[in-house]
Amino acid sequence: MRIATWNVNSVKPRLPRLLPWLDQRRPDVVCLQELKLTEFAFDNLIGPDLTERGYEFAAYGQSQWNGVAIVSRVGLDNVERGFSGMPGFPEPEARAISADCGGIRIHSLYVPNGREPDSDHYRYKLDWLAALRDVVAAGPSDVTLCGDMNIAPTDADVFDPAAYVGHTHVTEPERAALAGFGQIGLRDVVRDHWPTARMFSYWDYRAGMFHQDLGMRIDLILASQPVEARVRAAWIDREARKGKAPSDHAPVIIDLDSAPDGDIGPVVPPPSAPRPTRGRPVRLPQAK
DNA sequence: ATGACTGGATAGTCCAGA
Repeated sequence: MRIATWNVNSVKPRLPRLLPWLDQRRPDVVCLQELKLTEFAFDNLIGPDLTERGYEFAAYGQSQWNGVAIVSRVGLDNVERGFSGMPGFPEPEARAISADCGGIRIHSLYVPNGREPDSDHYRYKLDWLAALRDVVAAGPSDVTLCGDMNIAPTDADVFDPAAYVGHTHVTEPERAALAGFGQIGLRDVVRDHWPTARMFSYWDYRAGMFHQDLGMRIDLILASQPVEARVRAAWIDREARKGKAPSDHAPVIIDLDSAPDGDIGPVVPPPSAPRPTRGRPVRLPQAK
């Protein structure tokens, strides 16, 4: 069984990338984030294309922002939009959906960004993660959290830790919130399989960041031990970030138990330590 | 070339993204 997660940065302009990618990689379960569509619009836009490919799907959407979905051809049961005790900002946002797919409780997650450390939105992010942890701890033993966690687990998951000082995604409280899932038995599957590789899943659209491979690994698949034990491959599909009109995030893919029937792609990332930045330190692109 | 922001809502720019 192949499970994938992809922050598509809006479904509508991404259709010319998403549908060919489904046909190429042939995932059994796909978790999508940043739909930027209502459920109704999602169903109308892409429903027939998914049905034609043998997928069931469930979305939790809203107009303009957020939105998550699960697409599955190995069953889609007990769908839950949001989760028990999920905080809002202040109203609930469409950032979490879960379902039973192929015997695993699968969560598609779009964790709040946090915006600025110590802001209201940052506290919302931490509260949201703490509430999610409680739900997962009380839930089924075969569970997988897939999505845009908006946290780089360690300094090895950003191109240059110095560039992120004072920013969200790398602060100790955020990393502690993420480590909370480790404390209830979940593992970072891709990092476990590539302990020293330079791997990113997000690159800013601006300033040629992708072309210089200056990114962050913030899209994660966290799996409980029974699921982790089944993993045969785990990788970031960097090819999907290339070319015309890409998302700014790449998909993350894991294979359980057996070889997939889809194109496996360039699974092996370069087994290198983080590259030293040549010349002047690279600054993050700044908003105007 | 992997190639130098994008998307949504809106009606001129502004917010959000990370």
